[in-house]
Amino acid sequence: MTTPPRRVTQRDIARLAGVSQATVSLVLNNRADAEVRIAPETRDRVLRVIAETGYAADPVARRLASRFNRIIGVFTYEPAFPSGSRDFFHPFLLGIEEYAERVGCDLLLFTSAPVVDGRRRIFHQDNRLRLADGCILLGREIDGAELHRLNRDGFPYVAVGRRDDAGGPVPYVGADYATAVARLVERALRCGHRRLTYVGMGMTAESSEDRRRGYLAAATTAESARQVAAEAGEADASLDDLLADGTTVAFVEGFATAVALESAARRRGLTAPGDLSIVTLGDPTVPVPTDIAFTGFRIPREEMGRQAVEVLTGVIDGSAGGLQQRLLPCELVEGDTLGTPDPAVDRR
Amino acid sequence: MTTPPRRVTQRDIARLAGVSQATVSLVLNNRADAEVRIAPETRDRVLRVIAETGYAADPVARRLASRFNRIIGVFTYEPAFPSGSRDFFHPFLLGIEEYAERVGCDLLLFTSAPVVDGRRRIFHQDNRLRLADGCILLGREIDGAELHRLNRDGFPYVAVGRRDDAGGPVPYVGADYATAVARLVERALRCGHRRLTYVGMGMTAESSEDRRRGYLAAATTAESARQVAAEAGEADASLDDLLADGTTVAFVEGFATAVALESAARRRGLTAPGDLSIVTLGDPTVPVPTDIAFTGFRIPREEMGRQAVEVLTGVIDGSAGGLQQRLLPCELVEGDTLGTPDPAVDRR
DNA sequence: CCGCCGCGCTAATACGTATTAGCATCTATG
DNA sequence: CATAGATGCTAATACGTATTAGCGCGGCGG
Repeated sequence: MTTPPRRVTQRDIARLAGVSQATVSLVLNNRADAEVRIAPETRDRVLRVIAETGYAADPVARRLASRFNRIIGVFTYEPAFPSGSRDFFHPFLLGIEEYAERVGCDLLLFTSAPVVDGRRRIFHQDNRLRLADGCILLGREIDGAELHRLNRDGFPYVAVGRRDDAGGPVPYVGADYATAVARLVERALRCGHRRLTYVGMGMTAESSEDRRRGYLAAATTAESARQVAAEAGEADASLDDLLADGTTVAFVEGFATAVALESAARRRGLTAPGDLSIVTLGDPTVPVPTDIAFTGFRIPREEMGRQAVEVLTGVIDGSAGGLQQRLLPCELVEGDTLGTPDPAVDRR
Repeated sequence: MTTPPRRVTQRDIARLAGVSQATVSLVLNNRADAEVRIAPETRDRVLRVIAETGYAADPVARRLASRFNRIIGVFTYEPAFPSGSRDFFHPFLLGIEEYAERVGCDLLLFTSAPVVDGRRRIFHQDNRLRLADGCILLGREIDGAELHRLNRDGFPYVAVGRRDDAGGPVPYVGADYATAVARLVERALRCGHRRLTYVGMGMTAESSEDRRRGYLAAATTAESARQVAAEAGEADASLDDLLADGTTVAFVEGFATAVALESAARRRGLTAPGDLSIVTLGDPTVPVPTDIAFTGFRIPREEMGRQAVEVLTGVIDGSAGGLQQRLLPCELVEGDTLGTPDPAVDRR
């Protein structure tokens, strides 16, 4: 294979147009300040040569000379596409792409980040972060130490999902889980439920924290508002526990767990919401086949992606004033699994 | 916001370790050629300072000096994520991401490319292509003129899907539609079918071309092997036409058309394959709900994505010898819609 | 004692663009 | 006609890393 023709540079343009490289740069950047002036005919000549040669500025060199690149980095703590996380990341990416296209930015997926201890690391030997003007962070749990470092380095970024401070406020676009869960709890209370159980996933992520907070804040008038942890695999034991407690409504963090719980109940001839109301606290993060329309809420993932780009562009160009933290409302889903508590159980 | 602390550079490391910047670079790159030697104690000292400062090489500067930045561009002629094309692009991206991760490359999605006349353009005013070392092209129909220009510029790229020459051979990783279709035709002939119809989509893309070629090549012993064009919307008219012709097996290019055809038949009390065998020629490109298991073949999309990256890396570093064109076999899907032709119809 | 060689490192330069100080040249003004 | 100011451009430099020619030094053979 013959060695490819060397790329066309500003120097080439300059030679062809009979000007200096600096002039080409000035023309390209439309510099018309009082400081810098280019005669119209010179400008035209340069532009003509540029058009003829199909010259395009090397974005890398541009970046080195400390200019913006119009590249937005996307860092996913798990692979972005593979089937497992597909349904989790996809809506975010959809929104991100849409808004990136709107503002004329390209998206750089950091697929090269090495996986250590089961998760990708932002910072590693050959850190490529700076290729982008800024970066969007996606993932259920984001390493606080890495957020610290981003803050320390002053690198523009935004997290998708609320994050606790990490050596300073973390810019984020999250979903308002606390309010959504609280609304659902209120609704259950209005239905007459008094014995509630929060079935968590035992995670420490902020998103879990927020749901629990909303639950506790709204459940104050309940007779009982306990919390347990459960996984989809232990649905039968969980169900035993719920029934023994006299729980009439379960708020289930994991969608898969809710599905398993409902199946377990049905296997025993029980129904939701007849014998036990089940409320889900978010869309499935892994594909779970089910025909049940669960009562719960929808996470505005796509919109979160869009707004993440919006916030990031603000952080990058510094036009964003103060705090860059947004919580978007979740739309409640009516569903069929929240009903009036069974009097027999209720009066126990 | 206070101005961020200046980045740590090799010069800083050099100063702290009492060596020159060049030495730092040499240590970092583990250069131990006969040409270049570093005393072990010097190396250790430099490495210690690097560890202490948390220094990370600026990938931008690195790329400027080395000409490679380990970035693979991904150009999709339609938006990559949106729902419409979701099921079409996703498997490709999955494979691409997997292999990119393996070879330690990042993925740059060219979302900034402007849409003109309903499709994105690679080449436009502020061309960003060169940020990547090379580029993967995705899309049903790829503009031949743009391929010409890529070839002329000597920019490394690879198309997903077979492409005709464009001012030179086009590197691609495609699916062997011709063989897959031919196999299905042979199978139909073995079942006793003699009157075949190819129901195309009226497209000029290479992928359509290949299917037709395979059809014609294998259908030589048929009594009749005609071609018609149809869309999902005109299923009833198409069905009329097929029945009037005495066709016993239809090879349907568009998955959605096949679904519509089957529905139309069922509405008339006809069945597939009882009254008409239906063979599909590829997976759905848009989501179409159906319970029917159509006879046809599966396009190895994920594997195409993987191999596209593999071929591209070869093209980029020039290690790839000659022609970079691969056709991957499609797996035939047994399905339920190809059967023995109805004797009543057959003998007409 | 000289020359040579191998070792360990550095100085210089390249990569392509953006920016800035300042040099010619021309025009207007006193 | 001298001078100030405006105009149009260029030379020089910075950005941070990679590469290469070559320098100084010590040891060794002659």
